[in-house]
Formats: sequence, structure tokens, C-alpha cells
Amino acid sequence: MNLSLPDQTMHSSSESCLEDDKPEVILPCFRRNMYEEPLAAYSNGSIISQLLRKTIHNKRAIDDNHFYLSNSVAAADSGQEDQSSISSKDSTVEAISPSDHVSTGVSPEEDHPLPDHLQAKRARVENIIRVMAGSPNSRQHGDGERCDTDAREMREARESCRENKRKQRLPQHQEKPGSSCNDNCNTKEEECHKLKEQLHSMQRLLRQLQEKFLQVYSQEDPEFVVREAAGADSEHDIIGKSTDACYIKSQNLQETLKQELSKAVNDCIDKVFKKVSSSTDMDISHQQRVCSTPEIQISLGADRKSLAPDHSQAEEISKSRSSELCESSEAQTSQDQTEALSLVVRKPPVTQVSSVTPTVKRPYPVHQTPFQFSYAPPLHESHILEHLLKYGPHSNFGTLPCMPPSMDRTSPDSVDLSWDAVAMRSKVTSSHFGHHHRPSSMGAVGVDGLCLPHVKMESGELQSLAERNPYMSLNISFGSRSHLKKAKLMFFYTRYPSSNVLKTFFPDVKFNRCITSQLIKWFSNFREFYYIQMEKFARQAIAEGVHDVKDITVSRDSELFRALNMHYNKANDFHVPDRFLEVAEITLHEFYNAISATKDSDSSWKKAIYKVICKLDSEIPEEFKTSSYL
DNA sequence: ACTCCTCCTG
DNA sequence: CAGGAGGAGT
Repeated sequence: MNLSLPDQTMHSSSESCLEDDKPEVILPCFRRNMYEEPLAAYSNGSIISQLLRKTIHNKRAIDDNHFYLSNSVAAADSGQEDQSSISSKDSTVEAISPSDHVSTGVSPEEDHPLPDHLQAKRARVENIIRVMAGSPNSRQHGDGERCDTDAREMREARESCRENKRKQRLPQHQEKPGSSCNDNCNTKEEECHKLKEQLHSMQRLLRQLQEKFLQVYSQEDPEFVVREAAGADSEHDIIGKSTDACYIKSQNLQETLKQELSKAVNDCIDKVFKKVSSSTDMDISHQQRVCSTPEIQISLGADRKSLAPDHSQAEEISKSRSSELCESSEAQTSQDQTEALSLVVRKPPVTQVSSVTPTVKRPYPVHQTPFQFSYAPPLHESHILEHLLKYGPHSNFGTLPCMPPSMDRTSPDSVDLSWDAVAMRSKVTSSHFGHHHRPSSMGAVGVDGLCLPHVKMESGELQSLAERNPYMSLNISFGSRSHLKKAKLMFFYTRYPSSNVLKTFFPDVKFNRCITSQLIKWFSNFREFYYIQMEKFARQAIAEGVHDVKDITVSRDSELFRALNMHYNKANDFHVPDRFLEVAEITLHEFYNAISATKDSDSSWKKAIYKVICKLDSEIPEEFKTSSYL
């Protein structure tokens, strides 16, 4: 089953929330009335529509003027509309009008009488600001002189507008493929969507005001607009070159407004992002619960036969547990329920967790169960958002093989596949995952590190995924490391442990074929390293000219011992029994003798040595039997 | 047929 | 350390 679809949805959603919706270069004069107070009001949406109605009204006038047209009459008309529409705004706007900034920004000029043309310029700029702020009676017409920087501002703002429009279109378009997910959307998704809408609304408002701002500029100095838009026009040659004073004034205004507005935009985006992120965090725990259920069911499936006597009783408890686990998730995902969750629902719960894990000693809540290769409850948007937040939009989430191919949800039989069967095909093992331990509610290996990782994944994707995913590593690695460490320490006592010995000394492990084979394989690997070292040091001794086998000893200072200790007792926190040194010395002697006798020419010359060594196993201390060992 | 082992490879 | 091939033992 393709899991990639929700990825796209979230991708677009996230992208639009985090990137595309971020306003870029914006005229910085709308901050307070655009972003501070209205931000809270956006939640109900009505204010937005009111503002939009006004600004749309204005925009019509702007459009009629063709934006770049130097028609003073039209400009004046639109300007009047601006006044009338804006005049209804909150009076606080006036109190904190950006014109205040202008006054302070050019304060040095106020100390001296200004020449007439400078005063005119100043009045013009202040008028612009008043118009922007919505002062109904402050409008005055300047002399039409403009500064180059102002024109550049306008052009940049227009480009910014167009850029925003382009960017806005993209996520909206991309939402289409995810419409199936939207059908299933839960409250989080709606919330995210709302936020996105709000951001879009703010952007629209911003554009409206930007255009209005530009409109004011254009009516103030149409020549610049025309020149900037269509190149120099002989008819609209620049008449008044900007003076230094004008430049400075405009620069002050420009900088102040830029700072203000960019800060406002940043705040706005932070708020939106925070909101989205918080909802994502909430869903992580939710995801855990969702994932845990299938895991339990799957692992229980493997236990059906062995735990048949407890079946009915266990089923009751399991049912309640399962429903408890599923409740919240199903409530939210019932609409997008696919076979994934039906895998959970359909499957008759056979037994309960505690009956599977009679030796469980960790009283952790069920929802802390380790990461499961969830049998894919439909990917919640927050799951994907979480993914995106962690790995970025290009990470390979869609191909996350949440289940082994043999467990393909399209196969009804997959439900009855035992965990053993899954594990037997395992390719990914615990060793691949993280370095963190995480408490597990499942004391038995049936669901912890020894078994959990034993899910076949394609081409190491899971491994790389897990390596990048601390959350996953945290969960699926539990148990594996401690069990592995324990096995290594046991190797100091026994090189050839029987299955029974292993079962005895891993009481917290619910053994099945897979687990048994795994442990046996571990010891096989231990032996392999052990014998390789033996052969290596035996040959080394021969090469060094050792003639008497009695000259070869293994002590704690020996290179050989250090190598072995490094391998089986890396942390060096375990006192290696003397008997192991003796066995190691015997083994070394065996190899020395065999090689000296050139028995190594025989392809099976090591077998005799193995036969000797396998008889040298000693008792494993009782402490190893406790599941909490290590 | 199944398990367990070694050996080899990655 | 895992996976697989191949062999030996049951």
C-alpha cells in the first residue's frame, strides 16, 4: 500500500505554512494596524473579511488606474476612496501613526527653518504616511517630486506582491493531491489549515495595503512609476531630482518602516509556526498510541498457540486494552480508515500484554511501547509534519516501509502471519539502531529490541531512517543493546550455549524461532571473532619463534586478552572470570599445536579445536538469570 | 525437514 | 553483526 500520498499532502501543507506563506519584502508601514491587534482577531475571521471588503474596494480603484498610469485625476479619486475607507479604522492607528517615526527620524531638520522646497517634500511624505494610517483629513497634494529610492521601493513592493501571489498559488495547487487526506482531516489538520488561511488572509491584506501604498506613491509621483515600469519616457522625464534631504528623509522612513514591518511579519510567522508545532507535539504521543496497538496485536499473533489456555481471559483484557489504545486514534481517523487499522480491528485479540509478558518488570504505561513498524494507521498529517520538521521536506517518508512485504496489508492472510515468520525474514536488526535506551512497557522481547527490529525492510531504508530519527532509534533499540551486552558477557562463561541455557538466562525474552536463532547467531559471531583472534595470535607466536607451547600464556595483560575484552566487555565494567583466561590459553595452545603440526592444510582442521573448546564451557552465574541484569 | 554449525561477505 | 551458502547431525 502506498503510503506516500499523505506525504505530499503534508509536504505542501507544511511548506505553505513554513515557507511559502512567509511574506517576503513588504512595505513596512502597516505593522501595527496590520499585524499586532488584528492577529488575535484573525481567529474569528470576520475582521479579516471586513478589512478585505475595504481593501478590495480600494483595489478596484487601483486596478482601474492600471497601477502605473500617471493619471492624477484617477489617483486623486482613489486617494479619496482610500480616505473614506480607511477613516473607519481604529483610531489607535492615528496615535501610533508612522508619521511619528518620520518626525523623529528627521528631527534634526525640525530645529532649523527649512527651505520651501524641503518643507514641501516633507509635507508630502507626511501626507503619504497619514493616508497610509487612515487619517481622513490629512491628505494634501505634494508637488509631485519623488526620490529614486521611493520608486525603487514601489517596484520592489510590486515585485514582492507578484512573488507572493506566485508562491501562494503553489501550495494551494499542491493541496489537491492530498484532498483524500483532507477528507479524513482531523481537528489538527483543520487547525493547520486555518492557520494557513489566516496567513493567506494576512498576506492578502498586506498586498492590498501595499498596493494602496503604491497608489499613493503613484499619484504623488507618477513619473517614477512610469519610468520604472516602462523605462524612461520622454513625456514623463524626471523633473525634480531628489535632494539630499529628501533622500535622507525617505531613507529614514524606509528603514524604520522596513524594520517595523519585517519584525511584525516575523512575529506573525513565529506565532503561526508555534501553533502548528505545538499541535504536532501533541500528536506525537497520539502517534505512539496509534502505533502501539498494531504492534501488540502482531506480537500476540505469534503467541496464540503457546498461550492458548489463557485465551479467553486474555482476550477480554486484550479487547479492552486494544479498544483503549485505539479509541482516540480511531475517533480521529475513522474516516480515513484503511486496511492498516482494520488490521488491528479485525484481528481477534488473543491475549493481553501482561499474559504475553509474565516476566514484565517495567511498570511503564502501555503508550510508551517502543516504536513499532506500525501497521500503518493512516499517516496523520502531524506524523508527516513531524517527519518534515525532523528531516525536511525531501526526506523519504513516502517509501517508509512500515511493514515487511510479506505483511502487505492487501493480503488478508497477513493478519495471521506469526511474528516468527516476520522475524525470520528479518534483515534489519537491533544493532542498527541508536544508542539510547528507552523504557518499554513490554518486558518481553516479543516487542522489544530483540524482536522489533526484525522486520524486513527494503534496501536499508529503515536503517538510514532510524539513523536519522532519534525517536525511532529510541524506541526500537530498547533491549537489544542490553541483551547483546549480556550475551557477550555470558560468552566469558559459555562459548556454546544451548537453547535451553539461553532461555534460562534471558527470562525476559519471549523466545520463538527467530529470537532463538538470533541469540545463537550472536554466539556464533562471538565464536567467530574468538577463533579468529586465537588463530591470529597463535600464528603470531609461531612467527615470533615460540617453540614451546608452554611459553604461550594468556593473562590479563596479554594482547590477546585485551582484544577479546575489548570485544566482549568494551566498557570494561565486568570482571572477566579467570576460567575464561584458562580457556583462552587452551584454545591458543590448540591453535598453536595445530598450526605447528601443519594441520591447517586440512580444510576442516579447526573442527578438532572446536570440539575441544566446546567442552570447556562453565556455569554461568545465577545473576545472569535475572531479567534486570545489566 | 529441521536445527545448528562454520565460513564468507558486506 | 547480519545474511546467506553449504554441510553435518538428528
